[in-house]
Amino acid sequence: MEARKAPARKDNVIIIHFDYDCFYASVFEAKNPALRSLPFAVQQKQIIVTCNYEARRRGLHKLQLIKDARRICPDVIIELGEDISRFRDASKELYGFIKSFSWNDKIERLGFDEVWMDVTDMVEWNMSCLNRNNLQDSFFQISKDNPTAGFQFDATAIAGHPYPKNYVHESTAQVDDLTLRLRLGSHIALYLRHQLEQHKGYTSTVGISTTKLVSKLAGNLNKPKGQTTVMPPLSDVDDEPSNVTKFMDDHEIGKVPGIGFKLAQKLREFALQRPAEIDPGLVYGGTKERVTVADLRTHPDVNSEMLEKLLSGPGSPHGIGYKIWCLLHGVDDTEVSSARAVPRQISIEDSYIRLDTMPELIKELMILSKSLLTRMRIDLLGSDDDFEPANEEGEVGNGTDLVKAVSVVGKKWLAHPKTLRLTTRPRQPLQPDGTRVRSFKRISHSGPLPNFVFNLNDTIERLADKLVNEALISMFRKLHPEKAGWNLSLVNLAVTNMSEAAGQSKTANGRDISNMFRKQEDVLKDFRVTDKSPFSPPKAKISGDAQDLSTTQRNGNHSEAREEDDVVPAKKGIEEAENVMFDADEDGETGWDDGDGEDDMDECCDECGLRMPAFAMVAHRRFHLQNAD
DNA sequence: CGGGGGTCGT
DNA sequence: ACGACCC
Repeated sequence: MEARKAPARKDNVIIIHFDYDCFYASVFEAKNPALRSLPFAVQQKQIIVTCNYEARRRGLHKLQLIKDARRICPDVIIELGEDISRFRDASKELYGFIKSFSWNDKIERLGFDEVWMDVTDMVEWNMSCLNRNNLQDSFFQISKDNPTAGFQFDATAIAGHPYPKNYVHESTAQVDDLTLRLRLGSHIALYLRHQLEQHKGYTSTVGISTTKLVSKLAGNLNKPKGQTTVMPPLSDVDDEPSNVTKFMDDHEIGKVPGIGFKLAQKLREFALQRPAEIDPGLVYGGTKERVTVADLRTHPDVNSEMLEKLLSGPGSPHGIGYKIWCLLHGVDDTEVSSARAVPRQISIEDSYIRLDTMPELIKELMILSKSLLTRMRIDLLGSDDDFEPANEEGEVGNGTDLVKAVSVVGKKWLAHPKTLRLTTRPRQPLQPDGTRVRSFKRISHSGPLPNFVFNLNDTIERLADKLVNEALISMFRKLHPEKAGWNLSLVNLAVTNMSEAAGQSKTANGRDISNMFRKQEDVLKDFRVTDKSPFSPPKAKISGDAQDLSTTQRNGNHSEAREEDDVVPAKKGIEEAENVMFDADEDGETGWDDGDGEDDMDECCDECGLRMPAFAMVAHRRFHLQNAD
């Protein structure tokens, strides 16, 4: 009985999860906005890896075969996306942009298109500045030391969508702090989404919650260009399931982050009392059996210890049962990790239809080596006095031998990888009956990374040649001792085991404080509030629908987003969702202004002498009062 | 043959 | 070195 109790929640942090909408397609669209209104898809090998929402409206979807896509939508415009350097660059740029708003540098990337940001400190600061008697006329400070930077918002309401959909916000008077902190989280999320779209041209879908787990899943409720906040109660009370429990309950077990294919199959098998049907990998939305979180969470035999027995085996982590039990309840204590200055690993790979001779292999190893060495110079080289990695262009077309130069002057290595790894995926030999067993197993061999790769005076071409001949060929022979008979479907080259350069900490945190401030100032100076008009409270759109109450930030003109926002979802099963973001006020007033005008500093603080607009002074005075001791 | 990446744990 | 997980 004890073991069946829901694990305790902490809920003391506020986390925003960003997911850029159809990211690869958006990277092309950012460069060429005309694509936005056309059906557009990105191709890798024989499949569409992602497509924009116009293409989806016409029946296309991710991971679709090119020939199917062309049959369904002959008009579709397709670009090749096998060279992922542009996506990597865009991902880093957006990550850096979001990071420039963070106070604590707790900001973590997952893949290229997802980012978690822990905004606990910004939210706490602004909580202390609220006037509880007039929550509607609130001001959110986005900079600790500049009280004028920020935006006005209505702290009696949520920005975007709440979960549950029918959530009704509490009366102004006795709202609890957790609810208030989540509201503030929703408003800073909306603001950051707006900045991303205005300044970088990317729309995003966002979830706001107290854990990485729930914030990530919450975003899925309002896609694309939407945001969802999971509202209290977050903890179960007696037998009354919390909103988090209800939210998690609806998920298919394999959709829970942390429960992958293997664990999901084991859990399904237990719930169904028979082996779970095998998923025919390529079929989209296949007939996979639906076992939900609720099925397991409410199952009388399921508890932490039982899950440990069910799921543990050779190679499984300790405490897997407890961890899964927590996930079923939406409990996840993992922190948003601090920004790292350098990655833990850099790898480059390509796949092949056929690669079975030494000359061909050497040619491919040369191409991969040049790519890898170029990536090392891009990602691991920093200016002597600079905070960020150099990050200059330096492209290696995977299929060509062209290598543009990475500027190397005045740069030094931020980290020295110590290990070189060569991975291959052997293709299974033909069976007697002429068929082939598909295998995705990889084998790898590691060795010390020769020091000459750090020599900046040598060309990439020459270093790659030395790397292939002095290290990789002998490593390959250890992987494949046979003279012939091998055939590779994939080759991957990696450097790992980064050891920090002297005097550098591994995280960006605190590496160069003065530089950090400079960076934040650079970003903020573009966004200062310059609204000269006396503050007037924003008006929520009038409607019987509770969701409409959520649009409570006053936004500037935003014609592009507006056009798209006005599109009401088609009845078909397209994933377009209603979007409540960025409704312009009917009177056209702007809540913030990204313009270049001088700030209108019409008041001066008696305490500290800072000048700022009158509306910001209200919160600022309260700040001094709070910190009076 | 479903791309080209990443992280962590044993 | 490899397998699990994530996109």
